[in-house]
Amino acid sequence: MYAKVIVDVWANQLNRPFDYLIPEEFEDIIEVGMRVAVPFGSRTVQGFVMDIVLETTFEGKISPIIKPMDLEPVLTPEMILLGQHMSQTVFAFLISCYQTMLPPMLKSKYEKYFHLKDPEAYPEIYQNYFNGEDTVEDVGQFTNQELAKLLRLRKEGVVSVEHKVIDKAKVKMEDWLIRLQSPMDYQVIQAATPLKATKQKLFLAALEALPKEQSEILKKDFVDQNGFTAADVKTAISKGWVKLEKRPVNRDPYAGREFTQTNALQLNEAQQLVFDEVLHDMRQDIVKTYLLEGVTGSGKTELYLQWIDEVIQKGKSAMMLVPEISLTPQMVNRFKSRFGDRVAVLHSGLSAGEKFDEWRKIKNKEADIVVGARSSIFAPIEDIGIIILDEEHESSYKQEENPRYHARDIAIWRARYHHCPVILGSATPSLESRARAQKSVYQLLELPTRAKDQPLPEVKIIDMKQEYSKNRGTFSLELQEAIKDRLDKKEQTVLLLNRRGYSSFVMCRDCGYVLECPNCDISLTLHMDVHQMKCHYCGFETNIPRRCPKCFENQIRYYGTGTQKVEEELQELFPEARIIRMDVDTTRKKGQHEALLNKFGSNQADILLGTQMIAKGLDFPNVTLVGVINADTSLNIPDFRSFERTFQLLTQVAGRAGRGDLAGEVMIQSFNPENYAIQLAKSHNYREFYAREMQVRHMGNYPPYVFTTMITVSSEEEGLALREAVKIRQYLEQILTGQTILLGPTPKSIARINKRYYFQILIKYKREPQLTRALNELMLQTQQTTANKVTVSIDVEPMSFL
DNA sequence: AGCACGCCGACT
DNA sequence: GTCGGCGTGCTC
Repeated sequence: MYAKVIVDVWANQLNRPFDYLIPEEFEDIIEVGMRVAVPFGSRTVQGFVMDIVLETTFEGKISPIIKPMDLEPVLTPEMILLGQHMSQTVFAFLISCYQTMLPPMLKSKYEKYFHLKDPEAYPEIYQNYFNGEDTVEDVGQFTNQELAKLLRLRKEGVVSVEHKVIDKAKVKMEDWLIRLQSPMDYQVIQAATPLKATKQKLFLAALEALPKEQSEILKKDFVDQNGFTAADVKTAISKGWVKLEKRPVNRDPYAGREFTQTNALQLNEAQQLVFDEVLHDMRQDIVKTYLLEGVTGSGKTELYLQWIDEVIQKGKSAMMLVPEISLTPQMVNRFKSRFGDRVAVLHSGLSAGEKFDEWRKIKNKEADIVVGARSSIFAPIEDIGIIILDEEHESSYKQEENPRYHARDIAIWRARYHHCPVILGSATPSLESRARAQKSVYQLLELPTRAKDQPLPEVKIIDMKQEYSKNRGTFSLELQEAIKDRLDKKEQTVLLLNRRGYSSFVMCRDCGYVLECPNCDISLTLHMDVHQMKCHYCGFETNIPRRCPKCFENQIRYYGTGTQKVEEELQELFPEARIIRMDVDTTRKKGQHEALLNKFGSNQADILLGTQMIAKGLDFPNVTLVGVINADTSLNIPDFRSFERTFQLLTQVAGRAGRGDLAGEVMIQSFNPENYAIQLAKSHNYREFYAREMQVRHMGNYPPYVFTTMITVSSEEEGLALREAVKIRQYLEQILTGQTILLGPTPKSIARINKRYYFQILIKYKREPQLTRALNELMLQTQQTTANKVTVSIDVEPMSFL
């Protein structure tokens, strides 16, 4: 028998199965979907079994599989199919698709080691280099000289270099103490133990004191509670009082947390209508993709919960995706308190071990509800009854690196496989999805009012052009007054500023010199807290210059505003205010995000100042004022989606106000107060925004009126990248139809990042049946001709043209 | 001669 | 992607 194996090597020529012999002893063990260790060239690598066949057409030498790496398949037949589909649609290697579907712990590490073939013939080398062993694993311990000697010996065939696959997947084990005697016995033994053996007597007493029905206890707990040491336990084991047992345990990120059971809330009329519509379809076995358009606070989450409940009642499983930044403890709480332990939560904040265990929990059917960010769309649940994407418009559903998949597409594929509905929910749907609903590709569901009939918050736009004549600070007088008012009333304020750091750039007022990153074509951002200039693209850091590096004058000034600077200004204006700043810099460490939100939620702070990570999902009833410090930052990004993003961001952040019994107020500061994205966010008018923006898209030939694909060519050599890009354009011109628009190659808006030059070609098309084939061909060719100097990457439906 | 370096093809 | 083989050219 032979196995068709996809090997763990990222190269175009290897993007197909290789045949391996299944050794007889593994014939009834190795299954489709398992990981195996296989020889590949002179190395050993991990691979995935795609198929098992009786015959092979390969005429060369067939190597046997070294060993299986799993006891059960890690990929289901569904996943194997999905990987093939994904690979073809997003132009990514099969291996990268499969690896993306699995927790990172299942990706093996590789190690090299030296092996001495005949130690007896070379006693001196055996002793000096191999420390009396057949192999040495830590190659790093040798000096260059020693290494050279070993490599010479390899040429002579005395020493060989071997490769090893190391499986990182480790099931965590816990030590349990098993009681071997009865309490009465322990009493007897204790009496017979010499007086001076105090620790032993205490140990026996503790054993005796265990409740009668408890025959085992976690070693850690027993030791902690009684103040024993590892030596005490050892003695007890050697005396035969207890025995030690290792047991597998799930690393539970939410261990020890109490979730009070909650029940379904009463739905209002609009919710009920929407709820019933989907339910009705489910009962009729009609499967659709729904677009749930519901204003902020309209109770979408409650609907999700009730649909999920409906589905699991029928013995099926459910999946709900949320954007990474809105996977707040609040959201987790709602799910865990409604459904308890059957919920598995997956997000980037988990450790590798926790991710692996949540994944296993799903695989072992201990959990049948999955809540998670983008990649949890690949969770190994079977018999899915519903898939929900909350905040459907969020760009974080698209992976920005290979494989560049969109979770929405994967959701729809999986839903078709499982014959179940998909719910796309948002207060501000993406134009793509909304247009599809218009064309009845998706079924539109609407929730036009807030759940408890609270009014949507009053939104005021503050014209910063007018403000500038009386006040040049970051905060308009009106916003200052409003903040003051909330501080007096002990109500809370949320402030949004879409730029982290202190200042956006540093310039010499004398000669105009702007401090830029040496690796990228972008100015450095000042970070006052660490007193460094940082590049937000490659991570470069340098000291803050005192004098201009060019003209040496003492005229260095800071321009633009980031969250750090605003925090300082705010504190100056309101010395008594307790401020929390939330951006990537303050939430980088594990748990910080949650800690800050908890602090704000429990009223230990008056003002929450942050970047767009605070715009979503937060539900704090005491927040009555939301301020947007500068609505123009996202508006002025030269991308066709900048108005859409601005409208979404403003609507989302406005939705944070007035969620409790108190009315909310929103203030948007802008230098473009008449802009329709801002005006329509003010009036909460998604419908009108959709109509206006669609016109603009139509005029400019932008999505959703056209499909787009972006090709990016990069190299350390600028000329090489450009030449290759031009060749690609010429190639595409020959193949694609006349209606298709080809733009570029043009340098990317940040032409150089991390010492590499980037050029892009944009393809806009309505119908282009040859495109997939042409792009697959392109990937093959570019890889062969230019080896590794030029990188070509294809992004289907990019989130931005920048 | 000895080896560092770059290029190329193969990998079941 | 990574390794080994091979050719070129440089150094001790």
